[in-house]
Amino acid sequence: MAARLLIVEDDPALAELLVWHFEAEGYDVTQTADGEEALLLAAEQTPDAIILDWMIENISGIEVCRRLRRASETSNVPIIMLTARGEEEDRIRGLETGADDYVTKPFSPRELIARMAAILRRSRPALAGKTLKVEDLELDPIAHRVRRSGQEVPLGPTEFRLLQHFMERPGRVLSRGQLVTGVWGHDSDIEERTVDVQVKRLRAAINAPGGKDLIRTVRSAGYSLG
Amino acid sequence: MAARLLIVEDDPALAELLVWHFEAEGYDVTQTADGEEALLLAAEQTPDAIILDWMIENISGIEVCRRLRRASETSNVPIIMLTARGEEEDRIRGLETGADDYVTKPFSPRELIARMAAILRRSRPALAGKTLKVEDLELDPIAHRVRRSGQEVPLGPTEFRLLQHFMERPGRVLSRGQLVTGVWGHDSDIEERTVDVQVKRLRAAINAPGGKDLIRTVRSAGYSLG
DNA sequence: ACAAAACTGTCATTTAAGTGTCATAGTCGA
DNA sequence: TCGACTATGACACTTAAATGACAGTTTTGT
Repeated sequence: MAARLLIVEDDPALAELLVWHFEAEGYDVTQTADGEEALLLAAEQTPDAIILDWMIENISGIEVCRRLRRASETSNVPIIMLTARGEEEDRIRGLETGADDYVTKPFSPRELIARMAAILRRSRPALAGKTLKVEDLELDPIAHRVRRSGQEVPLGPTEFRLLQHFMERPGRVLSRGQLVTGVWGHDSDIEERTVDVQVKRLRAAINAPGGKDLIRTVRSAGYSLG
Repeated sequence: MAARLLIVEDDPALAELLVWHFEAEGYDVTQTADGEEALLLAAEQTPDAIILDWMIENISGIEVCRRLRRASETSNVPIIMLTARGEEEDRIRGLETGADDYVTKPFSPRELIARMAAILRRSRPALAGKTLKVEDLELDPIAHRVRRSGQEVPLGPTEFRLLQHFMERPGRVLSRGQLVTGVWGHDSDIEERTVDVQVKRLRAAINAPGGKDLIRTVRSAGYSLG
């Protein structure tokens, strides 16, 4: 499962360079030069990270950043800002607007790639192959295995994706709608009640009968893990 | 609940500067000059983030970083590396070793603080100032949890919304009419007396029996919190 | 390619939790 | 003290979630 990346850059040469490098790293890359289009694409695909040039057509990068943060679908997507300016004031403004990192031109693709890896490691550890842990539950995304207090737990594909989704956001309450789009995909026309059923199956799988339930039901809001 | 920070820095002047700044920002700071000690402190306190100088006594910063990542207690704690060298090669090595971010000396405290905020926003949303607090009452809208002096309080959906409404406007007197439209919605045709009942239920939930009542009744005006 | 096994989504039903209203008792302030 | 306002307990009613069954799909092993 490759990480999806949205690159918003209007210099064609630089854009091509970035696309080339990130595709070579195994990312699934989408690119646009236009700010408005970037917002649409981001809302539609919810990429795993966004690279955003400060100065782009139509809207300023910082405005795009602000709007990405405001939209609920994209409010948690990490953003790396790209800029020609090196002034500290701008760097701080970028970070305060909600960018996660900031790279100053000229930069080497290797550095940008390293920063991207660092950011993804933090926001989507599973994509970086890191084992996710919540209390005595462990999920190894590479081996595709789950253990509860050391004991292996067999899960079906949907259960696994659902659990991974929860474990990437421990403690957070996720609504049925969020779970449907996050686990089944944006375009899925799944009944929301189906989430209940999968949660029940996941519970049955990961909880020892009579033991502590790691999934919390939050009435009229959704579910959360841990 | 302030975020706990471990600063590993052996230049006394710089260390003092950092401690001062981060404490002023409200962080709970521990500092050490020694790499081995840093590992012990980290394992013992599991801070919410670590600032780590590249060149420190005993072990190199990069080795400390590697070991922090290997230990299960600290493998998920975000690390910001601090370095005098500006060479790209080192920056990349730092990031690849598992640092989450990288700041080159000389840097301004403001920038470091902004980066720290960006990192915490992602790893610990609750610590990035998103939780609402009034006296010893805390409400975390993301996790959908409420605690009174550290002790979790179970609330029903309406009670939760009502409390959130109060906590977003601490100290302010809200009329029953305002509460109805704010909590139940503009188009709701709820009896105003119903507010009394929900306030009673909320009180019963958040106040220890016999303890201090955080909700004040303002006769012929409404209610206020705190 | 085929059959068995595993997995999914949906629905009807059961169970649980939460909510609004009202009648009544209690409280506060002029 | 009186009258207006608020607190409280009971209760019927809604709403939400858990569950069990089942038919249709997909996957797997042979």
